[in-house]
Amino acid sequence: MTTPDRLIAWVAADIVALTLRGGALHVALVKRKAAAARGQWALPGGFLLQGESAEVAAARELEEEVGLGRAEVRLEQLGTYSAPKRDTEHSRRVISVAYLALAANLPETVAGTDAGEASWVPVDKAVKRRLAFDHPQILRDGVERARAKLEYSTIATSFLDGEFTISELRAVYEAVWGARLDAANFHRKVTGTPGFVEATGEMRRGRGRPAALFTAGSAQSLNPPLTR
Amino acid sequence: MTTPDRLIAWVAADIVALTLRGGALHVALVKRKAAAARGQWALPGGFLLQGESAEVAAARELEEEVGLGRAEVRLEQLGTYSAPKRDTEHSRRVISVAYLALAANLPETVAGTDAGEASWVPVDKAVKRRLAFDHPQILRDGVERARAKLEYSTIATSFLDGEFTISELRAVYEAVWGARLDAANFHRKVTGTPGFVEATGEMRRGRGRPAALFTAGSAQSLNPPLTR
DNA sequence: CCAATAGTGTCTATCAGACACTATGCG
DNA sequence: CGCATAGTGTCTGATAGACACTATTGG
Repeated sequence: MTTPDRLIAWVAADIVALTLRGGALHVALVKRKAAAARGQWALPGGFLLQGESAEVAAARELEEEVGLGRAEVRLEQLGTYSAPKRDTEHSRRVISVAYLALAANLPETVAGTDAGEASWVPVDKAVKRRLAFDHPQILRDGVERARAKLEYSTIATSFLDGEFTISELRAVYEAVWGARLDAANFHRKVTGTPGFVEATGEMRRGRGRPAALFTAGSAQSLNPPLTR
Repeated sequence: MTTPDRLIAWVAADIVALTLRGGALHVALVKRKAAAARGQWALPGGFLLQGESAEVAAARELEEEVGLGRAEVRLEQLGTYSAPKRDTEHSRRVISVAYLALAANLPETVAGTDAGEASWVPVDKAVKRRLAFDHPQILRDGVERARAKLEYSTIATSFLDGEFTISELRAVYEAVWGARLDAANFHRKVTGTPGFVEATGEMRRGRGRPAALFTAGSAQSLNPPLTR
């Protein structure tokens, strides 16, 4: 006794995957190979399969289209986009569960199976580019979420791989926020917050005085927060 | 050329509707009348219809099942629950887009059309009650979101109708957080934050010194935040 | 007057931000 | 040495929290 006007939908998982490259925030975009919106740039993503949750589907698509494995990335649900006209390219309504993925700058993008082409695009260029469906909105929401979360969580360390210096962590904040931070106060704040970073005892040498190396600590939230 | 193993799903909108009654945080629960999980207590909600977005469906269900109109409530997306086994009562997979709804203590619950029975239940009792599907999880997430948002947003005013005193606003914080706040410091903080509340010039008389009345201001976020 | 509630004054410990200064490497 | 980068010291203004105190009503 199914109500006849109940919606039957396909469910997609789309990902705003962010990383830092050369001091600038980049987002992964793919050139669509599927029939719908073919040839347009879009966020990586795809349909949930039988037996998959949205998060599992997001992780699978990220691996297939961008070459990012589950361990290399922090996935967090961003929101669900369900406007009736958000996708007019398919024969059925499609609702999309969007995820935010933060990755360290390890991998080059991979020309995956589903997507014709994948590449990291600077965020300020990507927001001006024409993207398929409602992906411009999802991208803006994802970047804004990342900016907000840097304030009161330790996710900034997700942009860094293994050991890092306080300067590198500060560069993450400066790139995501688009603002300069005072190096001295940032150093004190970060090292003075228990669980944010853990000193390894190692040093990294370069130009200038060697910098102490740290790894991500166990704390998840920042109290008090860092201010933009 | 549809991929055969692509998921086809029903989409539900479920609502964690919170209000304050007698100084305690309450959530709206309904006794299910539909075949699936019939007779169990659950969050209000229901399936998206053709042409509806999740938010529109949430607003409709809230009106039908709880008697809360769109203007009386603040709706905010909470998250989407898509685990394959979250709902084993239906013949198709169901994913649920959950919403948080904050309402002033105006209406009694309405025994609506879909739900057999609806009532406001104290949150601390509701979290211990057996609820259908994964609604215990959704309820916990909703309450935690409300608690967190009081800190850095002005949504506390959504629990109050029209004009209110600073004491009433403080009572909202104390009920949601389950903690006492210093009346003097709270007063200064709230009235000193531009856009949080606007004085009306009116007074409310009761036992003790009359209290100035305020309405909700235009500010959305609190900077700096109130701390729990 | 007393009880009750609203609202202000004031002190202190803490902290963010500014910025001068010291430390330690490289070429 | 001189430059670059890392990291510390120190001052100041703002603020959260504690709590004493004043203000204004009803009974």
